[in-house]
Amino acid sequence: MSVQERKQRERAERERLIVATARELAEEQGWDAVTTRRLAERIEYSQPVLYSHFRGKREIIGAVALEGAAELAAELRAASASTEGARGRVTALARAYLDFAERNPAVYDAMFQLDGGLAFAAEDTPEALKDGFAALLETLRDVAGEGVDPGLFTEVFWASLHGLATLTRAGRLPAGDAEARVELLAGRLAVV
Amino acid sequence: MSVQERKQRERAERERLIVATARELAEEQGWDAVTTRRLAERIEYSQPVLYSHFRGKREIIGAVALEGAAELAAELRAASASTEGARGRVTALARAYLDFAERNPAVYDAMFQLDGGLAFAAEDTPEALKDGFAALLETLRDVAGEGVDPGLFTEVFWASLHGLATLTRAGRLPAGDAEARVELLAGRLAVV
DNA sequence: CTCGATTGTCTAGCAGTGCTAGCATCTGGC
DNA sequence: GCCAGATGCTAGCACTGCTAGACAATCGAG
Repeated sequence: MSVQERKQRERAERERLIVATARELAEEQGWDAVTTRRLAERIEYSQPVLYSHFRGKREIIGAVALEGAAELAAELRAASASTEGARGRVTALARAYLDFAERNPAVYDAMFQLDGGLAFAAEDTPEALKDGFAALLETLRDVAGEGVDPGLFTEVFWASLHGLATLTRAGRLPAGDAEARVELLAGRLAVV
Repeated sequence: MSVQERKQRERAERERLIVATARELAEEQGWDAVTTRRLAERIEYSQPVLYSHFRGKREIIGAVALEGAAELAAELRAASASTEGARGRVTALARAYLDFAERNPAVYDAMFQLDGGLAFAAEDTPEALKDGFAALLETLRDVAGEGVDPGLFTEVFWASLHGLATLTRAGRLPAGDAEARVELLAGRLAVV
C-alpha cells in the first residue's frame, strides 16, 4: 500500500502547489490575471489537472481564502497577546487586521470580496472562518460594554474594520490618515 | 441646425437607455449577466453601438455608479432633514444608507465593489461622488466630537456603514440583527 | 434632382475566458 | 512481460470584451 500512499502524498503536495501558486499570482498581478491557463502553466501541468483537484476556479479562490483566514486569526491573536490592557489590545487588534489586509490584498479579496463559494454565518461555515471571528471576539468581548452582546459588538467592529480595509485599498479613502482612523474607531467603539 | 439638434437629443436619449438598461439587468440578474451582447440585444442595437457611447463596459458601470451616487446623496439628505435632533439624524442617516444598499445592490456594487474607472479622494473625483460624501458630512459634523476633524470622522463612519452594507449583503453577517447593529454603531461613534 | 461625401450601424471576427469530452500514455499488480 | 485502470493530455465548446471593415442611410453641393 506504500505506493498508493506516496501517490496520495504527491497529490496533496500538488494541491498545495496549486493554491500557493494561485495566491502568488494573485498577489503579483491581481486575481484577474489568475486564469486557469496561466495557473496551469505555472504549475507545469495542463488545465484539466486543476479540475481534478477543485471543482473550478471558485474553489481555488476559496482554498486561498481559508489559508488566509487561518493566518489572519493567528496574527490577530499574536497582536492581542503582545499588548497589555484592554484598550491597547483593541487598537493592536485593529491595526493587525488592517495590516494584514494591506500586506495580503489578494488574499483579503479572496476572503471577503470574491466569491470563493464559502458559507458564512451558517452551520457549514468552515472552521478557519469561524476561528477568525473567534479571534476577534476573544479580545473584543472585554470592551463590548454593559448589556451589549459581545457577538453583535464584534460584528459591528469587524464590519468597520472591513470597511476601512476595502475603502482604503480601493483608493476611496486618503491613504495618509490611516492611523488616525484606527485610533478614532477603536477609541469610540470600545468601552473601557 | 435643428436636425443636428434632434440627432443629439436622440443620441443622449439612447445613452440614457443604455445606462438604465444596464442597471435594470444588473439588478435583475447581477452584474455578471450584464454582457455587452445581452445589453445590446435589450436596447435593440448591435454591440458596437455601445462603444460609440462608452469606452467600454467599465465606463457603463461608472455611469450607473454616478447615477446611484446622486440618488444616494438625495436620500441621505432627505432622511437627515426629516428627523429632529443630532442623535436621531445620525441613526436616520445610517439607516438610509444601509437601506439604499439593500434596495439597490447592483448600483451599490457599481459604486463601491466594481471597477467603474472612477477616481476617489482625488481632484478629478466626479461631483456626484463628492456630493455623496458631503451629504454624510453635513449631518455627521455635528457629532464628530471635540477636537476631531469632521472629515476624518465622516470617513470612519462611512467606512463602518460600508462594511455593514457589504458584509450583510454577502451573507457574512446574520440578517436579523441589522437594526441592532445600526443602533450600536451610531450610539458609539456619535458624540451627542 | 442627382451625385459624391459623410454619418451611422451592422456583420463578422479576434484573442481571451472557464470548463470538459475523449483519447493517449504511463504504471502497478499479476 | 503483459494487461487493465488510473492519470494527464490535446482539442474543443460556448462564452466574454472589443474592433476592423463593409454597407446603407442621410446630407449638402451643383
